[in-house]
Amino acid sequence: MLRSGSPTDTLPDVREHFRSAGMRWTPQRRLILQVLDETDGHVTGSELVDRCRSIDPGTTPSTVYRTLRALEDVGLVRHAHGLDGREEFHVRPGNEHGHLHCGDCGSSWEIGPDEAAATIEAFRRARGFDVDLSHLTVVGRCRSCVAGAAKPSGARS
Amino acid sequence: MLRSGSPTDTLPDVREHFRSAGMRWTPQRRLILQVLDETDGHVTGSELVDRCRSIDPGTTPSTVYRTLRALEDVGLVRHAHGLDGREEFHVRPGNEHGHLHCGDCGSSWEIGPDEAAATIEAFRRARGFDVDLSHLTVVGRCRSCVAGAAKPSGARS
DNA sequence: AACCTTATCGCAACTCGTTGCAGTTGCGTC
DNA sequence: GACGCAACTGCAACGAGTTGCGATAAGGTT
Repeated sequence: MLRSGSPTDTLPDVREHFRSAGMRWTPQRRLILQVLDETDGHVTGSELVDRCRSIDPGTTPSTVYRTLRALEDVGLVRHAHGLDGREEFHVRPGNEHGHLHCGDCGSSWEIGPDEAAATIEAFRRARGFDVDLSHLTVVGRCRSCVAGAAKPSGARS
Repeated sequence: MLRSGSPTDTLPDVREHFRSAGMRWTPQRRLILQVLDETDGHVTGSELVDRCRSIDPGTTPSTVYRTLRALEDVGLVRHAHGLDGREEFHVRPGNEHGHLHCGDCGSSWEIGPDEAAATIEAFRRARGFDVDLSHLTVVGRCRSCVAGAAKPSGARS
């Protein structure tokens, strides 16, 4: 979600955001922004391409991917990596969080700032390293899979 | 490195390992194992394909990737994800470690068990979640990039 | 040594993304 | 309102990785 109000409220703002960054406001970008705005949670590049195509069949993958890059540079979008390492995009003004994936059952959870505190702090102290929480993906086995000993089923990490 | 002694020492062991898992010992796998054995650190799938091809030009990508899967199932190989999310394979009996990547300058470091302790412990306690250290990739900004304020150059995360 | 089961191989086709390049067009300026 | 620069688009070709399928060949049996 880009909005804090309604799409028609915020889009002009975004446009300004773009212009002041020396970027241009094009129909294609407008469409992509609109689709992102209607999206909850995360989207993969290809999902975004599909959704855009369902509105404008002329949508090109290269344009979508390049736009995502641009949006990320401007700070309107961020990406993390799913279980398979594929990029998953989410729109900024959502609360910053990381992801916890169970490599066995495939479930996933959000990691809030609170929960990540220990991790962030550890790296900051030891190395002066500033961990990017929204980019953090932790993989392992969840409680129930650990309990269930054998691997329940075939989710790939 | 698969070896603890020389390749010719350990390969027969691996073969047994395979057979007892109902897997077959083929020339292609033998080649892949050999190349892995001669490799230090990490390899990407495509790098492995290239190296195998330089020995046997007939090497097929699908075979290599499928073999990597098989090796991972058996536990002889593990993978983590690089800055771009691409899989990077490393051979097991190396010390288990995660990876720390600076999204700005692109440098990366290993995260030892000691350094990861706080993180692992936090998730274990809070969720009974068993973090897979060798699969852990932490991204952010390193000390010098944080100090240097502006983004030095264009490494992509 | 011939035989049989089935794991593995190689191919071809496909998905997800990226990139170089030439043509287009947003948009600030005159 | 026309002009011009450079950002952006779309195409086409490519790189990485996956998958379905028929053909091949390990390796245990007889």
